Amino acid sequence: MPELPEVEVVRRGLERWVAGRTVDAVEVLHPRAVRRHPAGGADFAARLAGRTIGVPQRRGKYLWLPLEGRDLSVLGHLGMSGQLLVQPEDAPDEKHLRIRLRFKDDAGTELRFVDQRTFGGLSLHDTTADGLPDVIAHIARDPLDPLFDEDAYHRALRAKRTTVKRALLDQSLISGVGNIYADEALWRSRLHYERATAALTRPRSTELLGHVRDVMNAALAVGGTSFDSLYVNVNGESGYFDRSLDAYGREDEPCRRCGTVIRRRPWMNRSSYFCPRCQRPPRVAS
DNA sequence: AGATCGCCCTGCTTGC
DNA sequence: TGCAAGCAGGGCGATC
Repeated sequence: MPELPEVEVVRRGLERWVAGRTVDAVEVLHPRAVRRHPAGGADFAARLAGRTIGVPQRRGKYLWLPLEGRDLSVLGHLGMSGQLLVQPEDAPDEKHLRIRLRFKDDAGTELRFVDQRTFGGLSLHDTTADGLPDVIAHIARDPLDPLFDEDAYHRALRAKRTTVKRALLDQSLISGVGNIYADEALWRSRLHYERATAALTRPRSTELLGHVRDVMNAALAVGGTSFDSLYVNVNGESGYFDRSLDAYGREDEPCRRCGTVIRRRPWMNRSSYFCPRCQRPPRVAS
């Protein structure tokens, strides 16, 4: 599942292989892949053709390709299973190929959006004064953004009447954190996912944020080394970091800190993995 | 009006 | 064996 580190790896790959190239023709092979583009696939293709791509940007799990003139951007979200691949033009189509961008140069490669489950997609949006596509103005800065406002984040946590994992996944508070890195950061912080944010002391929430950054940087250090090939890949190559996970996906395996068996609990239509000894639940269940 | 919940989608795994 | 249910889950819109 692509979260911030995986999306950043894709962004770097796009910067290496796609920035500066001019779009020739665009093929939309599945309407759902452009469902966030209200005018539809034909409009998407027509407006993108002939435009030159600038330096790819990212905020949280969103990435976008600014187009020359800075007025318009191709916004992308990988969803659960999305991939952006730079492929030789003569490579056979992937089974779940949704969108193809051909370029005017003679590099011999094209950009493909491949997505089995179609939770992700591409769309065109006006770029606001701060360089952000207008439709993601509500997405908070992410923890690796130098301009992330740490004081404001801590204040927001204290003010909210919610629990800590919900707050981690709330993209309007902090972006880029998904279920995997939330569970990992909570495990590192010895915090149970149902703990109330209002009860977090400043040192505790500072520690939590530090662990969020640490686990993301660790994933980036592993995944970030593989983009220097032709393939701009996403979760397919993140198996390296899977071995480094301490909580997520480790149900019935021993906690690497204390040996207690890691548990999985249904949570918000997904799962939470935690060590019942290191991460004690709050006394009053919420 | 902020918090919560259901739905979207497909392929692999699990269980009867 | 074969089929169905479960599971993966981010984001958004409907609802309370």
